[in-house]
Amino acid sequence: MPELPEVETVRRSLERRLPGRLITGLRVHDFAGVIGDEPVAAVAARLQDRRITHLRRRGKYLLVDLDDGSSIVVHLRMTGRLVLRDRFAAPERFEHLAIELDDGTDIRFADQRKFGRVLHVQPPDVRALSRRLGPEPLGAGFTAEQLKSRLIRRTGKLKSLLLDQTFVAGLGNIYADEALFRARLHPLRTADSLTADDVRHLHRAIRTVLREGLANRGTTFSSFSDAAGAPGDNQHNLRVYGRGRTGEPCPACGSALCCIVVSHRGSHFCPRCQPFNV
DNA sequence: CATTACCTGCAA
DNA sequence: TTGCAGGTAATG
Repeated sequence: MPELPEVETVRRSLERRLPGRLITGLRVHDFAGVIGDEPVAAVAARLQDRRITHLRRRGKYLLVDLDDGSSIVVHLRMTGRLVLRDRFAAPERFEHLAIELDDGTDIRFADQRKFGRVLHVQPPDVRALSRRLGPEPLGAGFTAEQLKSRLIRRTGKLKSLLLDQTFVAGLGNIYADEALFRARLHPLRTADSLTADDVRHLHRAIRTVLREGLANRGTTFSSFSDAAGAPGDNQHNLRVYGRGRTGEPCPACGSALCCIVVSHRGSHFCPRCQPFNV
């Protein structure tokens, strides 16, 4: 499930090859909805002969900036993949879209579950998207103080808050569980129950799990890969995610890990290291 | 604030 | 054959 470290890993693998390339064509396969509600021809006409200038990321969104100020916004959602392939290479499994470039390569978008989107948008849309999202957790502005001031206005469960992209942008189910474990906080603890130390620990934990995920080039369980098709290694670095259902031992204390449902998401944690009662 | 629809491969 | 996996928008 692509979260911040996975999207950033894709961005970095695209950044070496895409800036300066010219878009020469667009192919949409079985699932036209990948580009939204517009007719394919309209999007293709707008993209024709546009030059790629920059690659950015905001939360879990990947932004491909073009020379007319517009951007291609990509969200991988659950099973989306973005890879660079030779024009004549066979389609990816579940491929829906190919953006053809002037050097003979394609940007291929594939998505088993058709949740992901590749939209061509204008600058006001990008600004609106960015405003809607919470702070970048790896950005310089994301301090323990800022986290504290944002938490103080909330009452919800920590797990739900961490998944809320308007609260902080980029965490998904895997890194949220990992951050709560590192901070030794129970997923059902409420925002207003945290001490100053809890907030500092949570702040540090969020940044640590994201940095480690990035250093390991993302977490691959089934579909995630970078733009070259290479899987990540961070699945070997996870402490609790995916281990609660089978009651595997906590890597810190040896207790059986738990899995409960919070916000319709499986939440894996250690009942001893992350007690509900403080 | 919480819950559901959207999807489909795969494990049970 | 059933139900689970989960990011986001829409709905209550």
